[in-house]
Amino acid sequence: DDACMRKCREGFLSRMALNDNKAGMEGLDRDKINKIIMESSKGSRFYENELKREQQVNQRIEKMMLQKAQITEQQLKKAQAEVERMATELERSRDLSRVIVHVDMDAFYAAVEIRDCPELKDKPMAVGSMSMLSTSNYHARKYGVRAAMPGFIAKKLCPNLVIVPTNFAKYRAVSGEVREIFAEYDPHFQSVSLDEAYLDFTDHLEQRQSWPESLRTHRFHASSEEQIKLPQEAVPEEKDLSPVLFDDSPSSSPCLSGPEGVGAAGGAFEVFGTSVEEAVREMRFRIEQKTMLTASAGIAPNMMLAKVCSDKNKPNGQYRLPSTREAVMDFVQNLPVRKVSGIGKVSEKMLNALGISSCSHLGQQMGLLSLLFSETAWHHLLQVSLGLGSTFIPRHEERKSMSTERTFKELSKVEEQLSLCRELCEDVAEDMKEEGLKGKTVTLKLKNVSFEVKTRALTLPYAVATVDEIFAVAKDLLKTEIDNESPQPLRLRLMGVRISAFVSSDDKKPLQRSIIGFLQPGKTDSSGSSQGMNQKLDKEHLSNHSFQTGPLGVESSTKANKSNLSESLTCPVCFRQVETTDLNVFNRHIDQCLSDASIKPNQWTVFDTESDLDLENHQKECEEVESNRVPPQEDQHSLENDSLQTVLLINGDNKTATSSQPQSHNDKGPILICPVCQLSQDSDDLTIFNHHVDLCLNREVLHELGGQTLSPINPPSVINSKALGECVY
DNA sequence: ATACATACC
DNA sequence: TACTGGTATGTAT
Repeated sequence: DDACMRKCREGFLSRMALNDNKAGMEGLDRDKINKIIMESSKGSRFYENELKREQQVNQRIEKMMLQKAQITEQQLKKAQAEVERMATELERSRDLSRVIVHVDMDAFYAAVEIRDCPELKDKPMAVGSMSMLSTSNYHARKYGVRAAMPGFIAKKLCPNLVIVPTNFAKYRAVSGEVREIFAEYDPHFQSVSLDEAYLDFTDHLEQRQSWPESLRTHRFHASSEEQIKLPQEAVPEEKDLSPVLFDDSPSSSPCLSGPEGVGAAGGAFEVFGTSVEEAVREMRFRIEQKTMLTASAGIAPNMMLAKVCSDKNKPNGQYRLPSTREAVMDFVQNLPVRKVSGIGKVSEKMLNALGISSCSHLGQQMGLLSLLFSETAWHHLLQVSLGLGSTFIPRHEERKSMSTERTFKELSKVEEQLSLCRELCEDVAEDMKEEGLKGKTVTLKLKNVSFEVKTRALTLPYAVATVDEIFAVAKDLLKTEIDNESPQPLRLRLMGVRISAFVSSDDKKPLQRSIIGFLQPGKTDSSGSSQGMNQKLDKEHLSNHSFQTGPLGVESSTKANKSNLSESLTCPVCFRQVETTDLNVFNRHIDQCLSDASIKPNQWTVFDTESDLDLENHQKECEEVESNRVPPQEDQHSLENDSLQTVLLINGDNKTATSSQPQSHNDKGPILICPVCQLSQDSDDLTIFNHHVDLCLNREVLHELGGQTLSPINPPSVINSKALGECVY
């Protein structure tokens, strides 16, 4: 209610007002800060546009209130009943068995910069530019300086603020180190951004119960192996490794002087317990030892709650929400709706207008909400009100779009606009090439000097990827806009080009045959609808399980880092060197190999196949992807032939059963060969086979960890992270 | 399919 | 002087 009053006072300026929904921003002099923000903004084009958008939101709210006024008791009752039915249903499927952890690095970019420049330690600082800040340290937050605030306003709030330019390459590198640790607790962890991830600790905890202390003991000083390399190579001595980032940070108390706290090697160590909290504390400890940066974590039975929990004891803290219905419901009652991921400024305002500020209100008003909000929206709200969220962490899906945009000083000349447009297209085309993508939809984004944003899109009947193809479309879209406005010029402050509707991922899917499809030639094709149950065994599964973020990621990513000089990775499917350091490129290559292998295992043993388009595509795409890989020493065909054959092979029926032509198969049925250990398996039960493959993969990890190798084939090196390059707010 | 809005970091 | 950039998704037409 306090929040409500405040919001009311700020009235229609809520867009401009300080957003203190962040850790380290409690108990500030909001009025004073807001006054400064307003003074800095008022009258600007930006401000005027924000006012306009504020009005739009207000109108939306008015409309909603009108709708609300027309709702009858009857309708409400009915809606209420409907909601309750659904709630009961959801309640029945509540799953409290998983242990989900959300980890979030504290003031990540800022912390990295402070680490590498200790003079900044006690100063208010932020990372970004005079135009925009990415993040700020906690000193700066006391002044109201926060992410997504322009630097020049931040400077007014805090004249001593030091602004450090962003250095993404560095953050990416640090992020990679942190992710190596994540992978040891959950190889399938999902990164949200460079500084944030969701982990499922359930399996780790089960293992951990039987772990000896030695596996739960961690040294205070990073071993020389893991020693992080500072840019200035200044490796700090003995203690005080971590700079004091936060005056109020509850330090993770070392057992430096404990009886058994000092090992023979001279480094202090700490033994962690087997509980969740100990495991998470251990993970955070290791992150800090390795990177000299602190992280916070939330532990809860689902992703939605874990995310909220990680914020609770930030910085350098953790919070566990017990896995009981009661604890969850209690927790949710007092939770402000704005804390929930997915409920932003606008949704908050609309809910506030209905008298809803906490999740308890949400629960009370669900009947009403179901009548005022879209189905997806109220379903989400209902789940939130019940403290429900995803209990399984989905794999990061393939990208759906790729774009680039740039802000600049007013650009009004048609010539310049066109050449800028071309530049953007060049950038996008380059990125598209790197990932071997082609897309059918090109979108042009324009923002004029009044901050009004326009997007114009065109979908082609075919996919494009080159500069010329993209520019041909973007240019037309731009010209149309120019013509529409003439004789006035377009006065632009931003232009962007996006490409979407990719075919390399979208179009391939329907063509994809599940592994079952070729392991049991005839079956899939003849029945035509054996999909559902088989999905789990297809390429997705294989790549997800073993190569993408699989168990191999732990050690191999370290390896890849160390052998960084060579700048090449080995594809686990075709075993060729992929000359790239871009993990997206590499993953793409693997996906390509996997899908080709699973679609057409036979083609590689049959050279004279007529319409072998997929093989051609495969080679073409591989070449595009590996644009600068080492020249193959062998003939490509035979190389590919051999390697793929060893990975995926059906015994007995090499020529038949292509995807489009179901053919006879052996009476005995196929013999399955494990792609890891290369041994044929007796059982033709795919569940058993799959299990065997999993075991093999795990075995491989263990061997790797022990510095050994098993089969004649060297275990593939795979780095397990995608999606680099986000910002931190 | 297109345009715009919201949300996340 | 100066208010981002990249991606996904929801909503409306």
